Amino acid sequence: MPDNPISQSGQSLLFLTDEQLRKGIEAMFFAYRGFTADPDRILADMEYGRAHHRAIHFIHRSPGTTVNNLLSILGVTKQSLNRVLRTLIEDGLVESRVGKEDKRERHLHLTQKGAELERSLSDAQRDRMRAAYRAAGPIAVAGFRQVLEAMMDQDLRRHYDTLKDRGA
Amino acid sequence: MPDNPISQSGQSLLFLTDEQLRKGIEAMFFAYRGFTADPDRILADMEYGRAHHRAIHFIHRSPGTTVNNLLSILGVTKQSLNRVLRTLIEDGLVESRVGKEDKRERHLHLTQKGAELERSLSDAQRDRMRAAYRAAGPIAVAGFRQVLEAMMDQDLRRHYDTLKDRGA
DNA sequence: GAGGATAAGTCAGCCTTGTTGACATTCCAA
DNA sequence: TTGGAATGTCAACAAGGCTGACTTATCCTC
Repeated sequence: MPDNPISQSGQSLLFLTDEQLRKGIEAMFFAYRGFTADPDRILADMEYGRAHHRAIHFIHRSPGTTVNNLLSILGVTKQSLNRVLRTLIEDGLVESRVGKEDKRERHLHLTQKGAELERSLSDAQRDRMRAAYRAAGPIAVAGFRQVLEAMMDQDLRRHYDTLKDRGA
Repeated sequence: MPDNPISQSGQSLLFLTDEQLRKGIEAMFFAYRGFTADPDRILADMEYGRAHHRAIHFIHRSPGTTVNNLLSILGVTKQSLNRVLRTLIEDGLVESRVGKEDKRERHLHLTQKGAELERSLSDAQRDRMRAAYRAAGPIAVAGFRQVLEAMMDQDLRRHYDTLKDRGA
C-alpha cells in the first residue's frame, strides 16, 4: 500500500467521515445494480438466472475446476450449485469429466455452446466496465481495485488472488 | 472528469484490456460479498433479510420519503416492497404517515426502534468500509467512487446524486 | 360534479436461488 | 476392509423477486 501524504499528515482524514462512508456504501449499492443489469437482461430471455452466470464465469475462468472448488468460490451450498450445474449440463453448456487421478472428482468445462453464452454475457458486462474505466481513467481504476480488494473477506481474497495469478 | 496523462497520450491503454476488465468484474463480485456480509449476519438472527436492510437504509436517509419514491430507488415492484414494509410497520420499526398536502401519499419514517436497528446495521457496514478506505487511502477512495459512479445506469445515478446532495 | 389519473395496498400465484437434513454411491487410503 | 471424502440426489422450506387483477382513497381537470 503506497504511503499517502494526506492521511500521513494526520490532517484531512475527511475521507473517513461517516458521510463519506455512507456515500461509498450507496455507490456500491447503485453500481452493483448497473454491474449486473446487462447480463441479467440476456439471461432473462433464457431460462437462466444470475446463479448460472456465476457458475459459467468461473468455469470459464478455471477450466477443469472441481465442484468443490467452485463451491468455495461461489460460497453456496452444494445443493444450490448442483441444481444450477445440472441444468447447465443437461442443456449441453457444461461438461463434467470424471477425474483421472481421483475419480471421485468431477472436472468442469464449458462446451462450445457454453463458451458462446459466456462470451455474450461477459461481453455485455465488460462493455459497461470498459466505459466506466475509460471515463474514470487509469489512476481512478487503480484506486477502485485497491478499495475493492480491501473490502474482501480473507477467504474471498484468497480465491480472488488465485484467479488473478492465473490470469494476467 | 479530470484529464488523464496516460490515456491522453494515446499510449498505455493497458488498463482497458479484457484481462484488466475481468479482474475488475471479479473484484466487484468478491467485494460485494464482503460488503453485505456484516449486515447479513446481524439480520440472520432476526426475521429480516437484505431487503429490509435496504428499505431501512433509504428511509433513514430520506425521512418522510413516499412509497413511490422508495420504489424507484430500490427498483422493485410495489408488491415486493410492500411485503417488507408491512412487516417493518407491524414490528414498529417504521411509521407510515398520511401526507398533509396529498393524502394519497404515505410518508415513511423510522421509529426509535427502527433507528436503532439502522444504526447497528450501518455501523457494521461502515466499519468494513472504513477499514478499506483507511487501507487504500484517499486518492484510491476518490478513484473508487469515480469508477462506481460511472458504472451506474442513468436513472440510478440520478437517485444517487439526489441522495448525495442532501447529505454532505 | 363526474370521470379519469394517481398513490397505495392487497390477494393469488409463480420463479429463482438460497437454506437444512438425510441418505446413497463411489472410490481412495490407511 | 473399513472409514472418510467427494459427489449426487431427494424433500421441504424461506426470502424475495415477479406478473396480473383488483380495491380504496384521493386528487385533478373538464
